[in-house]
Amino acid sequence: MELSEALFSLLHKVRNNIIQQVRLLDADLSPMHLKSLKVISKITDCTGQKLADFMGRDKAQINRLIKELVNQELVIKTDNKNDGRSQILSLSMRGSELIKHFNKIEKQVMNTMVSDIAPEQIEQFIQLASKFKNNLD
Amino acid sequence: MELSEALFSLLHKVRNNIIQQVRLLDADLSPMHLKSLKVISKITDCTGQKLADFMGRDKAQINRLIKELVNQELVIKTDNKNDGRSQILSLSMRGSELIKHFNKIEKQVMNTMVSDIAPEQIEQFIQLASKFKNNLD
DNA sequence: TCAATGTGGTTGATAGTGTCAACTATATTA
DNA sequence: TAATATAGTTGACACTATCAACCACATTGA
Repeated sequence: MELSEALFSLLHKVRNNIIQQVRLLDADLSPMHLKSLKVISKITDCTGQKLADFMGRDKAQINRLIKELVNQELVIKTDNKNDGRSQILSLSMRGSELIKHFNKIEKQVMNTMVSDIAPEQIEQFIQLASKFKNNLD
Repeated sequence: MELSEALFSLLHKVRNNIIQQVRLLDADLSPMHLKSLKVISKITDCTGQKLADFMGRDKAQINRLIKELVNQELVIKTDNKNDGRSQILSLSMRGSELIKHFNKIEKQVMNTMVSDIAPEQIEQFIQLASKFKNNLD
């Protein structure tokens, strides 16, 4: 099998698995919304721009995701006292709960995926993926 | 780094790299169009349904891709003498030329990605990815 | 200090991707 | 031959992604 095919087909399957599982959450949120929540929960003093940079995506797209999340009261915006142009994003209680569920789901899918693989091999896989990525900068 | 993150971020980068390179072809075709062409070129007696199955995607979506490709005279439909419901898809001369270019581009990006990695490691990566995928069935 | 330039965020427009449901026509099989 | 299954087509819709224009505030340097 070719490398590109191995990568693309794996990702397609991982994505679909996670989407299936997430659907059971019944949270009316797209994968990107959940990804955003996750990143917001990880980055300290997260702003829209930081989020867009971190996810490597357009700020317009990110901005709309954020708006939705704020609408659904999963994310709270507070004024950034260091920069009048931006606001700090943080998770509401509900957002926190939700992302905990999502993390669990993601972890489960990953665990299923690697269920019979030795930890050293997994680690090696991650290292390689990381090298691959760096080579494409 | 987490496995899921390693995977997602790598794919995102690979995708963008290929898209960038493809843009230079100036072929007014999306990544999915090119993927379809590629698969059509590989499957013998390819039909719409086969294509949809192989790509793991909805037949409605595939159908529209095919229509576009036929419009652009990259793909030719011929009646399937074994089944009056379906048509056989094949590449036109132009389609063949185009997919050659695309394959070259994809290979180049992959080569850049693995430029300093030992072949055995690459092979191992492919094997692992394949195992991962099977675990998710 | 203030003019030029840069950055964060917002919005509109548009293209590409993915899914569901309904429908037609042909095949299969009970 | 009637019931059922499959290939393809179409409409509708939601999600993902990008570009360009724009406003407000920040930063910089003359």
